[in-house]
Amino acid sequence: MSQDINAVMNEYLPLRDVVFQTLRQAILRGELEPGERLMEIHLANRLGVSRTPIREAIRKLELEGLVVMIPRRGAIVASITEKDLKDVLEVRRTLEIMAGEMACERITPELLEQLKSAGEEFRRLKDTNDFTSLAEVDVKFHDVIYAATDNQRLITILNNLREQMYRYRLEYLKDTGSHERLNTEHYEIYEAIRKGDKTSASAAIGRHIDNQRDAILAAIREHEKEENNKTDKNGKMKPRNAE
Amino acid sequence: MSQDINAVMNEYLPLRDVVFQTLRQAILRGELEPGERLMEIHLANRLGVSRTPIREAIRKLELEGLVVMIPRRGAIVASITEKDLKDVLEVRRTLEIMAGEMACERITPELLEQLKSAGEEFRRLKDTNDFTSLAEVDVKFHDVIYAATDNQRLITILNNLREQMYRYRLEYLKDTGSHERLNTEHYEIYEAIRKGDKTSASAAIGRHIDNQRDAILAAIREHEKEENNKTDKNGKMKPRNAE
DNA sequence: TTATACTCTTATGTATACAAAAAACACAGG
DNA sequence: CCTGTGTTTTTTGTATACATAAGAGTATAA
Repeated sequence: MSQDINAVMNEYLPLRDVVFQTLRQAILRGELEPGERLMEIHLANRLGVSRTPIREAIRKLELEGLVVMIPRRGAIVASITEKDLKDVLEVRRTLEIMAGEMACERITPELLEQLKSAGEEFRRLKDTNDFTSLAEVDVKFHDVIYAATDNQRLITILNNLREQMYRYRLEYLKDTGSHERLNTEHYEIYEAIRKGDKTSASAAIGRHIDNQRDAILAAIREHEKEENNKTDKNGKMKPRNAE
Repeated sequence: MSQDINAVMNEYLPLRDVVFQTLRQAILRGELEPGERLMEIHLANRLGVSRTPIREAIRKLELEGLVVMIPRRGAIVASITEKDLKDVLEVRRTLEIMAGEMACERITPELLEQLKSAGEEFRRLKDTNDFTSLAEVDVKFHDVIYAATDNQRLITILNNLREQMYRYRLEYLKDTGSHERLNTEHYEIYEAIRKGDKTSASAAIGRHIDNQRDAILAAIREHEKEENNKTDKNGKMKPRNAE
């Protein structure tokens, strides 16, 4: 019942956190594009708050690497280079495998059931055009594995690494040709974890991430090709400002 | 020469960053103890700035997990439970091994030389009582391995994980009995990386971290025993406030 | 036309002000 | 002595003010 009190109290969220989550989502979804300036007054007017919570939110985005600060010029949305993405995926591959192996040992029957459901849900959705739901259920599938590790630090890091690629997630899921393969990989991963077979789990997850990497790198290259069309004859980017 | 201009320009550091680094060091070194409140006005007076940079620094510490926010109560230095430390060390073990294996493939001659130097420096210091220098050179040794990975994301994460244990670093290095073993382990790691022998590197680093884990967990238990002596008869902690 | 100096505007960095929540305190009543 | 209640104090959360740096624009001179 002290839980109930807590639940009531937790309804309060500081404005800075609302702003943080709002900006964060906007960046990860690509609504704010790399290179775009985050101007405090504009954001403050847009969100109906003062500069203070905006600035505090930007400090968090800064630490997370989603924006970079230019001294006395403010924050701009961080660009992700192909090298950055490769680095992220390299680390993520290792940690996803680690999570899978830990899940083999530690997963509970409930979580195993959820893993199965997520896999089946993906299979049902894979031939539709509902890419958003498909992405969500894919996230769910991996979330279950993370949860099974019972290691909060690992979960936090993996979530962060995964979010670095949200901008490209929908892009590469639109390549419907890969859905069948994703589905197969999910099944392999599920089976390996169910049996507690760390070797198979490790191999299946490794393949899964490798495929994802290739798809994402293809998507980012496509994206960059488009971007280049927006550059002027001197090869300089057109300035893009926040509204 | 545009470098020179940059060097001059980089002399400027926003107050918020100075405050951030100051508070961060104070927490990691244990000068601010877990549970201690960070009161904005006091800190502002102490550091001779206004609340604004203090608050922005706290936002970063919050995201880093070094402080936890209590709504409308402010920030307190985060406590690390034994479970937290185990989680951190579990992830760190995996990533340190990953870094070591990558170093086997990618290390440059210069970095290999630095690795050797760091190892020798450690050997020279291991029988002195200069624990601070010993800790520094131990950090240096691992930094070289990180640098050899050529993966900035991995480096950032590893640094962060390592820093989570700075509070206990000096504690466990005071256990002089372990110095000889640490020295041996460094040598094994160096040799494995020099030969490009991923299997040996992986094994040596794994042992290294395992030993470190045991030492740190022993230190934290010792620490907690002391802490319990500070609790009153009701088992409640004595409040500790920032000056 | 191009370069340069000067102004003017805009946005950041820091300090301060103000409202409201929480804690500390004091006091009356059992 | 304890307990509950009203009051004061402290501290946070948010808004605003002010100084200054960076950039944009403008006019002038070569």
